[in-house]
Amino acid sequence: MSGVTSTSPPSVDSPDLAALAGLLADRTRAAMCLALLDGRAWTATELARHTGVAPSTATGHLHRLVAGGLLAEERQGRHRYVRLAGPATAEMIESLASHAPLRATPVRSLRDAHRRRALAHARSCYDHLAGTVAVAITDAMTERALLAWDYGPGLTPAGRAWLRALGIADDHSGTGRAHVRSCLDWTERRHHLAGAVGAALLTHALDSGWAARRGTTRVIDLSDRGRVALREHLGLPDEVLLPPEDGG
Amino acid sequence: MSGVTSTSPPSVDSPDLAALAGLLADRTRAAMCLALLDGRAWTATELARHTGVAPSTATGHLHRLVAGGLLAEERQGRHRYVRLAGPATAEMIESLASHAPLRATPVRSLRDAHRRRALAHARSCYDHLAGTVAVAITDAMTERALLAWDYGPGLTPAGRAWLRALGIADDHSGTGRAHVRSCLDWTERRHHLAGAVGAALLTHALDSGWAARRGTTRVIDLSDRGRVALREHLGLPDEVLLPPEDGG
DNA sequence: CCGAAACTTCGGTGCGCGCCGAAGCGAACG
DNA sequence: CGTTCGCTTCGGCGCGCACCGAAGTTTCGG
Repeated sequence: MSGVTSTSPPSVDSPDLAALAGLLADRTRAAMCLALLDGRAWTATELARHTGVAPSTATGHLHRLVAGGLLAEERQGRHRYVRLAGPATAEMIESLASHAPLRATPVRSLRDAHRRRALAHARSCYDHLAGTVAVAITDAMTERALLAWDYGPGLTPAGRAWLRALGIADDHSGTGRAHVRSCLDWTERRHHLAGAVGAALLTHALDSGWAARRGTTRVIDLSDRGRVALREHLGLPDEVLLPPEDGG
Repeated sequence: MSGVTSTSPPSVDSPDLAALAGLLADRTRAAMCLALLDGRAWTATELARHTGVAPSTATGHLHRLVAGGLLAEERQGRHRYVRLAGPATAEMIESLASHAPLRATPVRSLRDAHRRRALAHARSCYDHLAGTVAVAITDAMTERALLAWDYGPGLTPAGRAWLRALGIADDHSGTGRAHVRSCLDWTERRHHLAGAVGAALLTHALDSGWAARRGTTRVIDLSDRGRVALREHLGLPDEVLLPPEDGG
């Protein structure tokens, strides 16, 4: 008796997989999390409108997601801003989404079509870059032996030097997350660079004026300077670098 | 080549996150998947008994899991064997489980306590080793510079040579999965070696008589030869190598 | 050839929960 | 200082689904 019960309780902690999956098992909550994958903070009303439910319904969902640790909230006046809890959460949702079946969703309007085309070209994927441009960057880095995939994705010594030359410090050892990770692109169905290095690359691109966020969306627009840099550094062709044509 | 075709029908495929999460959002189905993480094939009746539901209920769950692509089934006579669809599925479930909250589950019996202690010591985690021993192996390989974590987990050249010396071929380039992956241990809350290399290591241990499965469970028992090998090759101490004492 | 075992199908029951609208509350704005 | 806006709480409705037991089908064993 006393051998087991006295000091530590005889209960064993096992992962409550169903509880976590249950948070994402609802269409509305899943759409909220996918929207938040852009890495920005949304208000409750924005998410309600985006998912097409009443504000009261959105409130309930957000409460559950915050209580479950998937979302972090920040109150500012009468606004409730909500964002993903952190990179680990984003990577988990990405991983799940990349294994999920595809579902056809109708394009609602011409404006919608434009937005989707811009998103397919270049967008933020939580803290790194995704889309055609991101896949091209990843491919080019692999071709130039900056990235190696022989034993999982990893930077080569040349890759580390390349990043340093760009002014991107490779000191991410304190964050505890994988430095180089691959993220499956929904639009391209190809892998692109993620993890701490992917995040540092996007930060550098935004800071140095290579690219900019389009308003409050997750669309990333390349600047002329960014096109020059990507052409020089990685040899990306113009058909990748130029923005998508409307005429299509 | 031609990038995204712009003349295709105006519907866009987006990942149906909710559908996939819904498969794991039920306690019974989640318990089935966690049980199947041992990498073996279970019969429907075994899973029903393990999860404490009627056989008819288990049938329904297994149908949904197979239809959703998470499980693969194999019919043999009057038995329906079911197993995880593949390493990618196992890794997705592991990833999800490692982010899930912990839930206290009561220890039902003394036999249960023994089983849990053995599981915490060494067990199969789909196709690789988990538990105290697995974490110790991973730590020792890191200390001896066989594994490097500077830019995500990866084998060093010394690590590749070490594996070859053991007779483990490092030619896994055709499988398309990450060779070195880290898997968060539920019992240890520490990372251990997974991926193709982790799988090859467990296979080698079983083939060369270092360890053996205990009956039809996922418990792994080290042999004397295995203890000697791990002590010599990696310097693991006896308190890690020896089986857990009952009188703990 | 008969019984047992593994699995399946089929109704029926009950709980969980996603949804909404109405009403309340605090913050911001004129 | 009153109105508007963003968010919340509450009550109620209805669908979905997890569960079971009973009965049917196939397979294996004696």
